Amino acid sequence: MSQEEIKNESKKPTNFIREIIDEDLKSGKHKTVHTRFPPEPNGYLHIGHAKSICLNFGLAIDYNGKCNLRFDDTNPTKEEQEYVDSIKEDVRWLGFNWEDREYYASDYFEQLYEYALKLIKKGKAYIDSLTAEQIRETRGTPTEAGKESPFRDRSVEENLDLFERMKNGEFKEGELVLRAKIDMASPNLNMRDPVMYRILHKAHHRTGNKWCIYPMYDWAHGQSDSIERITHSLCTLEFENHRPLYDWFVQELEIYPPRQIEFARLNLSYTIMSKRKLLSLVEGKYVDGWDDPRMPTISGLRRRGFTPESIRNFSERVGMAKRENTIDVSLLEFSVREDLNLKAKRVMAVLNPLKIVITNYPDDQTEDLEAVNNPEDASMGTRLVPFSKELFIDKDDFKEVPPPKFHRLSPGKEVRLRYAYIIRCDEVVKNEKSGEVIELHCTYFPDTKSGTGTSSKKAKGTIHWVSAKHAFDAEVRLYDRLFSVADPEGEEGKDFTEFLNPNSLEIQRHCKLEPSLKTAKPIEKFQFERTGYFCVDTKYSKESSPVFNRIVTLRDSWSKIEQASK
RNA sequence: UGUCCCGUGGUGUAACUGGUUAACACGUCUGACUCUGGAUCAGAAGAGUCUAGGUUCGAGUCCUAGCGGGACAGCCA
Repeated sequence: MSQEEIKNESKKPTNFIREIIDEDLKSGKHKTVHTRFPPEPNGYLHIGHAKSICLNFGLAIDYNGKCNLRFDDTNPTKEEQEYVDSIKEDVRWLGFNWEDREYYASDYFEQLYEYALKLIKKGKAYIDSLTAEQIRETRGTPTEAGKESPFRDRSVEENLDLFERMKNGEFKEGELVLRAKIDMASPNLNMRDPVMYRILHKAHHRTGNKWCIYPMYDWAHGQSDSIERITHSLCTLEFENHRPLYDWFVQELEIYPPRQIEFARLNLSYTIMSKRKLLSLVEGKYVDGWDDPRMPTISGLRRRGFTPESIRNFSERVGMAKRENTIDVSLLEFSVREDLNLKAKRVMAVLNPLKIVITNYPDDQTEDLEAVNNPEDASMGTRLVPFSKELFIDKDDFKEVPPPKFHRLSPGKEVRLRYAYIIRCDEVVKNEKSGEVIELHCTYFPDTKSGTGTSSKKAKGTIHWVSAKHAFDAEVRLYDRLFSVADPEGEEGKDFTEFLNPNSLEIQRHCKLEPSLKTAKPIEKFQFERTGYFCVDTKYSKESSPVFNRIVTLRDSWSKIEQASK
């Protein structure tokens, strides 16, 4: 999909960020919009990042501006190339194009060093010999001022000398640090002489061993924005208190001033968004890796079967504001259903097979019945589905003792087989010992064949089926919410893993699928009629042996009726 | 108990920048239609905008005070 198509795919509601941009454009402060998506390559991206990606790239597209992809790689102890690669894949998959603007904060290490020299010369930065612990102790608390470091008034010459030797590797980690000289009594903790550089004798994934001093986030981010001439630097709420520092650096350096604007991060019910906790799910083997289909990671959603369009629409729908929020997962689910309803080919698949025999159907006969591929889109055509004497239907579609309003099969009752005939259940065959229903004997009404109009017979319900001898067995994985409570992090004193949903994955190994599915390829998506949307798994599928992931169920008003009657 | 930010139906976001009976989406509930209990269509319920004062002809929007929630004391981002 092109960027132009993304621009037109949905009406974008206004929000406070767009209003700021509109004003800036109107007042002439800016002629174009230039944003950036600045992930740290220390983990996989999740749906919360998708909100930010859609915001930044979406704004650039809508305003005919540009959006850079910038890796905030200032901490070599946590960052790896593997993450850079996965992030690029995810952004690209979401449909966005950064063209040749792939940048790294590490590209600016030299420039940042020059900037630091400038501040030292202005007397606005100094080398501190305090230990990390001493710095913490003298920082004060939110309610009490901090104390100035005894090294705060080193001469410019000494600072310059120390800083150069620091860069040259003459000191051990933690021995020295470069600090901005601002105000140890500031009510904003970020302004109490924040650290700009620390010593880290670590190889960096891009600059190797060239540097052993690395800039802190606050010292790198705004300057990187400025270098790239970012007009609007969008970040989440927790950086609000950093904005004065962001502005201070830009002002002292007398460089191009981008404007930082903060918005509320995305929270989703029934899941967690913290990178650290997501990592612990992976490491604790609670899930099958970062791309487990239950994970809120972009790679997980992709493997589950979500489409980029659905995630973009979702991101648009959650809105943009500054107040904390928790989006209901049902909105995400709605977004995929909406998209897949239009695109997914309909097929028949029986998850819990129950055999039925059509006693009055010829033994060796097979009929190829025409089935519609998508009632929403005639251009998707039709296909032929084989019908024969022995079929499978879903166990849920038969009840020996039907509850009220049950429109499916039960003894003596009639039901339509989708695209085929109306049948009546005559006999229930049970396992003598267990009493379990193992087979149904039915008769069919030959003149009720779909599409012929030769009978006025009506059936209350329509159920799906597959022909026993034509169907093939496949594994289907049914996913449910990862957590059984809406807010797994909300319980004081309890670990979020206590709320993991024990039924978040149900593997059904002997599902019966219609033959056309045999050749389904990874990532292909289908609607199993009356059941839900499914996607061929990329990890467990084999040639001619696809494994399916349930993306989401269909809306199911029967289950509501059923629940209500309990 | 310092600074900053935020309080609008169950959830989320809007409200022409001070102007009618607070809108939209998801969710919920009816009903219609249907060879998917899907989709679609029609409709309903649900907030008087955290509280109390004030300014004003008029306040969700402005002011004051309170209450509630969040962020900040990494040489993480």
